[in-house]
Amino acid sequence: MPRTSDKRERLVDAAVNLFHQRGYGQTSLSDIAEHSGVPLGNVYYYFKTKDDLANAVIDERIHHQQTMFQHCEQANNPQASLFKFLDTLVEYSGDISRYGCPIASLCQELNKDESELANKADILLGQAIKWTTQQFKLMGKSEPSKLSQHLMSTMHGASLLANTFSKPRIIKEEAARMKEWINNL
Amino acid sequence: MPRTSDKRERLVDAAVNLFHQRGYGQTSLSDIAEHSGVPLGNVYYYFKTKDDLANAVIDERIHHQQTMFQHCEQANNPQASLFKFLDTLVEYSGDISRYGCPIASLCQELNKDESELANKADILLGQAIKWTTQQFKLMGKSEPSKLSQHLMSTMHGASLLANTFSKPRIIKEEAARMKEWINNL
DNA sequence: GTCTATATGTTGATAGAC
DNA sequence: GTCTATCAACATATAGAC
Repeated sequence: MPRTSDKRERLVDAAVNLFHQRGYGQTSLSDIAEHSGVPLGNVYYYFKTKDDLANAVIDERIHHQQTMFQHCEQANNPQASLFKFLDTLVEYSGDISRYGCPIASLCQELNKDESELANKADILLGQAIKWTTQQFKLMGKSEPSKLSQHLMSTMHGASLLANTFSKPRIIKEEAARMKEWINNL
Repeated sequence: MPRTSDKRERLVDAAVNLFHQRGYGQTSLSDIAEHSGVPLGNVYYYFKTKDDLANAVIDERIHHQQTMFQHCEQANNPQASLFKFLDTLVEYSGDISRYGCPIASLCQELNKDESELANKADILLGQAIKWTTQQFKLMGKSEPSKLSQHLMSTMHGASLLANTFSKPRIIKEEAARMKEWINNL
């Protein structure tokens, strides 16, 4: 009996991907069990409910996003950090146009329920708003939260359009537009 | 036996609302039957499958949106028409912040399936892109489709943020920003 | 800790009386 | 055209042997 098993990790990994590709409601626990190579009955040893697993999925996304922002902060200045963030979105534009933005998917779907899971998903988007606000603030701009709101609105809408029409190009173009907008602030 | 029954209409009405509030996947046919006062077994006389009903729902949304755009066109000029469109979004900002944009909800959720229903939902968003593009074109702007893309991106992203944080204000603010952007084109 | 078998409920969809 | 009764499949979740 191994003291540590990688089953929990494999379950979360599979759930992260399947929730993104099919949505939370349309992904069954047997789907997740199958994709992670864990028998269905054993899932409940690691997660008492499906919501519990979703919670772990969101935690993983929060951690992943935090790492991404830390990577962006390696740039020379806050404006370059914002540009690096936009470059990252463009980098993922293929996945986003195929399956939609994983964060938006969770926020949109879970906010239809009245579950506590919705609030948890909202933290994800809140984290991104907070980070971009901070970059505008460091740039010395006034009303940084309004600027962040506009940036995130535009890029999230671009993700929706890119997904709907299967055109990653839309994310590229709107990211370029946002860079120019930031330059002219 | 009435030659015409309003049951079909009541079913579509209930489905339009429930799909918006709970999503397509999380709305059961018995929910719809209950809310429209039609026995479950009778639903299948009007719609052979759930997808059939969804098709009728999207048709209804297409028609509703077309009427809305025709209303916007009563303005004096294409720029005023665009402003009227933005005013309409602000008017619905309460509903949108509660349940999300009904069009985005459908596009996002149905594009997770590989169903033909996804293409049908995409027509909805395409209709809006097409109309706004036409307004920019009538204004004599170059690259009108790019302008439409940016306008729709921003407002759809604003809807997501407004829904996530339950802040209709976000739709108001981004609509105002877009008006100013259009003024300075 | 792991897995098989199964309980329990809900879904989309059908059969058939009226 | 309308409605009751019900099926078959699938969902989440549990029991209990190993």
